[in-house]
Amino acid sequence: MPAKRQEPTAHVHSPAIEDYLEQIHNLIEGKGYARVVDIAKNLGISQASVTNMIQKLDAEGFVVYERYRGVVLTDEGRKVGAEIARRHEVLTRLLAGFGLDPQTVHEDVEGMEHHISRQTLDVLTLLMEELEGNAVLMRKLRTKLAGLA
Amino acid sequence: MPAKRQEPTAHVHSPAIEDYLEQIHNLIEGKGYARVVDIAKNLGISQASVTNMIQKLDAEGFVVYERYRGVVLTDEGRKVGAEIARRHEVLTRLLAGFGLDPQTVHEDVEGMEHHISRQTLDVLTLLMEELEGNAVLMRKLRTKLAGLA
DNA sequence: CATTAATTTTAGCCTGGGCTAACTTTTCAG
DNA sequence: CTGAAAAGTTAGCCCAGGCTAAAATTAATG
Repeated sequence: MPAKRQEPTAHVHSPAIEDYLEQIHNLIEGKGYARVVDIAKNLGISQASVTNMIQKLDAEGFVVYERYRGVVLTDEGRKVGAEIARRHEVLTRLLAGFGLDPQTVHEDVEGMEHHISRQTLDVLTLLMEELEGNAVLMRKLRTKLAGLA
Repeated sequence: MPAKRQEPTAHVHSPAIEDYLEQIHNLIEGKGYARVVDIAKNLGISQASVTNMIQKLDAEGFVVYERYRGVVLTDEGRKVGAEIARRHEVLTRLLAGFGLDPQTVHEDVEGMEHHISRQTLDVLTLLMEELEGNAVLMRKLRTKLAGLA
């Protein structure tokens, strides 16, 4: 076995699962509970689809589900949801710092946040922090960016 | 109609389609032609799946396909393929510059390359160029990165 | 508290994009 | 030029994750 390149818990989830957990996490964070309606609204899909997925999330131990009652995150589910939310925030701050159109930032972040390893997240966090604390560099880059009209 | 936020040709394709076109593009670039076997090998999927998708790509005008003969890119197909290859290169150079494990870089890039708008690509290109030309900054960041062990 | 509205769930369906097995066509070595 | 190997194709299947319509449950209002 010549080196398997795999961390202890490499846990990779489908983008869909991550989207649900992120959203549930955000809802609970924000209003204390997560209803099917709201999850559906935020993800832009039907309520029926949400119910389906929630049942799968329960079966896979990310969530505790009880018919007609709300949904609660398990420790594992909370971990994943928070993780994605974190990636979301880093990406958003990094891109928004350049003054990109918010809609575009949002779309790109939505797409990219599912594909970022710990290592890459560290790099992007570093870049974000550097830029947020280095106005000179930021100005220089934004000027160049404006030149690419 | 209060502003639809949409470029003339916003053309968004499925990740699968983009993967195929990128791969076909690379193969043609590299060896002058793209065979089903090679596409399958590079994407890590079966030849049958490739044949299927190639027929769809033909139907959608990305490729010209003739049974048992190879496959050729249309102008549109070439445009998309080259575009993805470009995003691939920028992301790879940006991340590799930080000395990340090549396998990780590859995986992250594979995932992210389908979700990057023109604007975001410009930003990342800018960052890549800045870092490649600013050894002092690069060293500083890599040092910090190493500190996150 | 009864009825209407809102929410949730179930049932059944559909599409994208994989797969294997079996068959056909092309290529190539002898 | 022939027959085996390689490449390509077809047929039929599967699964994730959407959807709608209709049924069930819970909430809210007159």
